[in-house]
Amino acid sequence: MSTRSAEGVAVVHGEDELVARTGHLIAAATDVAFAATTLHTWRAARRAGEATGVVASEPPDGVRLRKIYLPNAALDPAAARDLARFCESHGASIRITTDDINDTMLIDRRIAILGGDPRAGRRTYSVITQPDVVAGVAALFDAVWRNATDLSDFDAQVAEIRDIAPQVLDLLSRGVKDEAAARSLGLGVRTYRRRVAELMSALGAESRFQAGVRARELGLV
Amino acid sequence: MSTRSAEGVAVVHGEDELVARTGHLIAAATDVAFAATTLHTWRAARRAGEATGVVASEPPDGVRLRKIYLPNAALDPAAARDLARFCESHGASIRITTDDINDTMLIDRRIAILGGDPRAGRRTYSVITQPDVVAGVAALFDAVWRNATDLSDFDAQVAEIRDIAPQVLDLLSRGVKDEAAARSLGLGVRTYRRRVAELMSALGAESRFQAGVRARELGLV
DNA sequence: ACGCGACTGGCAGGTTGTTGCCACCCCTCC
DNA sequence: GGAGGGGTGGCAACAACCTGCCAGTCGCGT
Repeated sequence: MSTRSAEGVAVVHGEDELVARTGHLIAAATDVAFAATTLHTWRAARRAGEATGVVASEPPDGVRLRKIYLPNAALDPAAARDLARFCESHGASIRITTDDINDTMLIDRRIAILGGDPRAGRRTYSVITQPDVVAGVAALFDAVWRNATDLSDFDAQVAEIRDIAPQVLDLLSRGVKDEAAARSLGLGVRTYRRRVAELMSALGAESRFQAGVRARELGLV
Repeated sequence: MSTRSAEGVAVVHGEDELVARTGHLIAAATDVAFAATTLHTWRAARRAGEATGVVASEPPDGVRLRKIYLPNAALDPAAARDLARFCESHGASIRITTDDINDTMLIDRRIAILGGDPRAGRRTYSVITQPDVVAGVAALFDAVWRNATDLSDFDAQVAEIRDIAPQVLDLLSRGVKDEAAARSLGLGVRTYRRRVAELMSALGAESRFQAGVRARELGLV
């Protein structure tokens, strides 16, 4: 057994151990909140839980479920559709943030689980039960939640951008002039400029500088 | 004792324990590399080491010392000067990256230390000795290192930007037209446009869209 | 066939942005 | 005092961008 509890913080190694320690808590929870840096972040843990039967494959009704993702998690149309479907079928709330977040899970606001570096072999998770620390993590989560964009709003915004050739974004971010950019796409300038105007509108930008900032912020370039 | 070694990964809690476990290794190391998300990241650990006398307050001569920081660590002029001084007095190499990094320390490429979430109370550190994992972390570090900008180059670039009123960046990122922006700064349009042109040059941008991307990338807006 | 809607691309008028020129002002130094 | 350097701001020429207009093309439906 490679976990050790000290001062309200337990560190576990890998998803199996995480489930062994927290699976029953998650299964019985009425309020679960996740912040995930990628779509896959908590997938391994969920699979481990389902395999053992500790965690149901479908969350029970009546559980308040919130998830925060980074923009790049929802930029792919298929992923965005999956997320939207999950919202509908489970009454979950999903928001997208451009703030910096770490992989975090909050269970009933009494237990916080923080994911370690996913690149360092088997992942460590810190399971925090110390009330002050949990409260601090929860407060941070709430702050990010409040500032985040609802998935449907984000998706409406990005759906428009997605339909406009990503090549336009690439050319713009390289500082290519409109005429040269149009030529390189085999378009007329008028059409290229139409695309740029649509993109600006979708980004809610009044100027090209502002559009550049927004595009980078959203992880589009 | 709250550490436990398993499969070449040991997790320690707090800087005192980190020093107890690794201080002597760091003191004897000939090649130390850090990646730090903030200027303070490894400060607590160094202080703990100095307090116990395990780690010298000045790194011994002949140690290869490399540090990678995020742009926001070097945007403050005073901080940048401190970093430059450290380079000179210790023969250290410092680079700035816009890539995503985690707090990482590499000791003689045999031991990797990864910092956990700094917001979760006492910080956990994963001390990795398992060779494959260390090699993986080292490879990631090297990739980021190669792609990073030398501190002096970065500083030269940003020094220029720093001297140009940050208000210009703010106005640009809000999409304000030149004439209105100039008026709001109490400048003539010609002068405002000089500032913008200088900024564009400092950012190495050919267009305003590109400049917006770059500015965001550097954490300037 | 015809009508309609959607889209393209050239053209042109207007706006915004880029930059050189030059008069003017201020400060420092001899 | 004059010379020189640095900076500002108005003006203007030019380039780049924004967008309406309209002719033409294509696809679809009746």
